[in-house]
Amino acid sequence: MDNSRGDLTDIIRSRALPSPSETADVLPAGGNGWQLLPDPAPACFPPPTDGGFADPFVDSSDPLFHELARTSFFDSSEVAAAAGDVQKMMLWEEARGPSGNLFSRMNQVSPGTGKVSGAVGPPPLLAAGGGGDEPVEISSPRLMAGIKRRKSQAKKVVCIPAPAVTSGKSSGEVVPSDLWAWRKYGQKPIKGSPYPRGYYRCSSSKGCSARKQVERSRTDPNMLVITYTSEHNHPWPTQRNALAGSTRTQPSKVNTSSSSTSKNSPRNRHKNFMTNVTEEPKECSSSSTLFAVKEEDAYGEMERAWVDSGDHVFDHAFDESFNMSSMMSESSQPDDFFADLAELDPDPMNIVFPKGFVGDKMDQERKNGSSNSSKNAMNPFDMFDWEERDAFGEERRGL
DNA sequence: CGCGTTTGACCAGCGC
DNA sequence: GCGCTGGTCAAACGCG
Repeated sequence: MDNSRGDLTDIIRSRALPSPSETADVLPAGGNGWQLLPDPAPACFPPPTDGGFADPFVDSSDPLFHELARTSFFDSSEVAAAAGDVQKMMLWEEARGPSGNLFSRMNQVSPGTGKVSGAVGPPPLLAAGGGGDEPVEISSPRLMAGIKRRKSQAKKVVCIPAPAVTSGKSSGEVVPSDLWAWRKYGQKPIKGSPYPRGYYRCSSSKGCSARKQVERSRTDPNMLVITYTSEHNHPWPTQRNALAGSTRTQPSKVNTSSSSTSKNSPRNRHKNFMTNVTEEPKECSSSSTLFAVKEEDAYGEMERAWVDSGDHVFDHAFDESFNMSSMMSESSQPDDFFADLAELDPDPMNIVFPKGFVGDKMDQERKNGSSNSSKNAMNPFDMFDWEERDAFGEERRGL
């Protein structure tokens, strides 16, 4: 990570590129809220070599972004509107500072020393992913409270087709599972939205500050708006550790869940996760299969990508902090890992990871050889892993 | 027993 | 300063 440390600061900085064509619809003129890179610029993301986690919120090398950028057709306000954040988007944009960086503010960096002076440390991920800095974890609830507020939170908003809502469900939320174990810690009705917002935090690792909010889009009930906040400070759950606390898929909530709960063990959730990528397709509840990713920090450094991939949808954020090299260095053997993929379990994830979810458009482009990005985009894992697609892309393509 | 969700209370950000 | 709102806490409870 050397100089850049691979932290969010550097990443965001590196991605602070204007995107004229993508910002005019919602953001003020000249705003850079949505960052669509003209080039993959892989140099921005050397894979972490120290077990750290590069920032998942931004990945300039992600081919998906470029593919999505090219295929972008949706007004970015849709994302915000779906999340009820239009105003917030504006605020973010306005709040962007020259050194705009969420965590620089969060960390209360002393102007003189550059050291973290406040009790609130940097997101563990950032610290852990840095080169040599002592990881600073947020452990105190009070400290957490200090950063929990609306402002100054990096977010990544993802719109995915919502799994079909079973009738009679009060919450109306079917939260797709992902690699991480999420524990719901709250639910709030959101003003202006008929749908409540669920609050989840990562339970894969104690002290992990990763959070996500899940709510149904008020503008399109078929869409789920998932807002990822903060980042994981640990490898994605493996069978060897932090396996407790996988988010249970409640039978009452997910009609697709079987009577078996073992499939929701973290290990099996991995299976589900991967299986959804590579195996049997499931119908998507949203005919439009609109996919959106928005990334942003507190200063409005936002990035987004939309894609109408025809029949296929992918949620880029399911692995928002997944670091493959970390995973591998930690324990998991890729062979074992992928061997697990052979198993197939019914899971709501299938809804958002249907077989061949990569868009027809991408597929066509790949056939035409017209896009390097689409080449990579064809690899579902590339989109899962913003950091390590290079390391695993080829292997996964072989699946 | 250890994990999960549910849910009301609490608290802080924000707009007025 | 006040009220609204959103985000989190934590007790209670369910589940395997």
